[in-house]
Amino acid sequence: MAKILVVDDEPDAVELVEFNLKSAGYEVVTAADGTEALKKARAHSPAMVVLDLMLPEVDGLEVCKILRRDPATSGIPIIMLTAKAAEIDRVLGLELGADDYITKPFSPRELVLRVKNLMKRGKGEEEKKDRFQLGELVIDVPRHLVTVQGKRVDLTATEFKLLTVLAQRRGRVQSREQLLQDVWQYDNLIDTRTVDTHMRRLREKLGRAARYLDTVRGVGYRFVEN
Amino acid sequence: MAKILVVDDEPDAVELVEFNLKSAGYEVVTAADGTEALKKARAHSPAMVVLDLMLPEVDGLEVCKILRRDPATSGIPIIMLTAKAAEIDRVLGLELGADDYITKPFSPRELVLRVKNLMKRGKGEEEKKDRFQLGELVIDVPRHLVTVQGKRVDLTATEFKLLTVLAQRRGRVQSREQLLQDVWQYDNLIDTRTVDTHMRRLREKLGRAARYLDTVRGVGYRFVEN
DNA sequence: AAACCGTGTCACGCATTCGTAACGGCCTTG
DNA sequence: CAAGGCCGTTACGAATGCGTGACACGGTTT
Repeated sequence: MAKILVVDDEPDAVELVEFNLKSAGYEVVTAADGTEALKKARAHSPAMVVLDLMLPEVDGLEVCKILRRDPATSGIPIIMLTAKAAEIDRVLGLELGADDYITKPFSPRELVLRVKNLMKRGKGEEEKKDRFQLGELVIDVPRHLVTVQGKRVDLTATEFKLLTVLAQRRGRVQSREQLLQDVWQYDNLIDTRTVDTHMRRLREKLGRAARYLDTVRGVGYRFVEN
Repeated sequence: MAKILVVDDEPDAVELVEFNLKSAGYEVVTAADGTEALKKARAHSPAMVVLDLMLPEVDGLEVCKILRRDPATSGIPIIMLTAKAAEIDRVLGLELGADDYITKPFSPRELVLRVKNLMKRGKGEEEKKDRFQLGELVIDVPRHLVTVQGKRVDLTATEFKLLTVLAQRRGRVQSREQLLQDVWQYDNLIDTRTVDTHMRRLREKLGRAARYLDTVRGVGYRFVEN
C-alpha cells in the first residue's frame, strides 16, 4: 500500500500518527526533524507527507517550501499539523501549497479520514478503467454490475473484486499471493487455497463467460487477453 | 485558455486564488463586490465564476441568483467560497444552483482541482439534474420536496440530502464512506453504521418507493438505474 | 420545565458470505 | 505406469454485514 512520511519532533505524536496510519493499511516512514524529513522524502518518495509545523532547526514551513520547489517532490500532497489555528492561513494560502491541515490536538480518526481523502483526490488524475467488455462479458465497476450475455450476474463483494483485479491486469498471470494482496488487502493470514474456492464460485456464476478465466498451473490465474 | 471571474472582497484572498489559477493556465478577471461582479460577468462572459459568499452590499447569494436568472449568464458554472460548512446546503441545494463549493480555509490545489473538474464536466455536458422522477417517486431538489404516488413525504434535512446524493449518482454504488463525505460534509467523524440508520429511516418514510434503494452487500448503497 | 424532534450510537439477531479442511481427479514428472 | 503435486469441488463452522429496535444527547418548541 501507499507509503506516508510522518514528520514530528515529539516521539509520542509520531507514534500516535504512525499507529493509526498503519492500522488503516498504510506504510509509514518517520522523521524527527526537517533535514531528516527532506532526506527521507527524496529517498522513499512517499505518496504523502504529514508534516508538523514546529520543528527544530529547519521548521515545517521551510520543509514544505523546499519540497514544493524540488520537481522530484513537488507533486507529493502535504498535510500540515499545527498547534495554532491562526497559522492556518499562512500554511494553506501562501507560497507554500500544503494541501490540508489539522490543528493539534486532533483525533486520529480525523487524520486518517483526511489522508484517505487526499489519496483519493490524487488518484483522480490517473486514469483507471472502470468498465470492461469482452464479448458477452461486461464489468461495470462504479455500478458494481456484471452481465453475461446481457443477463445480470450477482457477485459478492470479494468475487467482484477478484474479477476486476484480474480484468485490470488482463493477460498477465496473477499469483495467489498477489491476488490475496490486492483483493484481500494486506491480510496475509489467509490460506492461498482460499483463492481457488473463490475462483470456483466466480466461474460458476459467470457460466460460459468463465472461459475468460485461465488457470496457469503452478503459477496462478489470468484473465485472457482478448 | 478559459477566463475565470474571481469575486472576493478580501484582496489577499483574491490574490491567492488569482495566482493559483493563473499558474494553472487560466485567464483571471477579479471583482471586489457584488455589483462589480455582475458588471464584469456580463462584460467578459467568463467560463466560470469563483464567488465568495460574504460580500459587502450585494452578497454572494444574491449575485448567484441574479446570474442564474439572466439568460446571458445562467449557464456559467459557479463555485462558491464559504466559511461555514453549515451554509453549504443552502448554497448547493436551494433556489440558487451553485455547481460546487469550497469551505474556507481551502487549499489552493483543491481549488484548482475543482475548477478543472467543473471545466471538464461542462464539456462532458453532464448536467446536474434538480428534479428526478422514477415511477411514483418524485424528487424536487430546489423545492426540497419528495412525493410518492402524489403524496408528500416529509424528510429531514439529512434524509433528503442522502436521497438526492444517491439519486444524482443513479446506478452507481456509493460506499458508506463516500456518502459520509458527500452528505455529512468534511468535518464529521461519524460512524459508518450511521448511514444504515438513516437509510432505514429513509426507506421507512418512502414506503413502496423504497424499492429504488438497493443495498449492495459489502460495498454500499445504490439508487436503481431506471 | 416538559415534550418533542432530529440525530448518532449501540447491541442483538438473522442471513449471507467467507475461509478452511478434506477428498478426488488430472496433469506432470520420473 | 506410478507417484506426487496441483487444482476443482464439496461441505461446514466461523465470521461478517446488514436491518432493526432502543436509547442518549442536544436543540427547539410548547
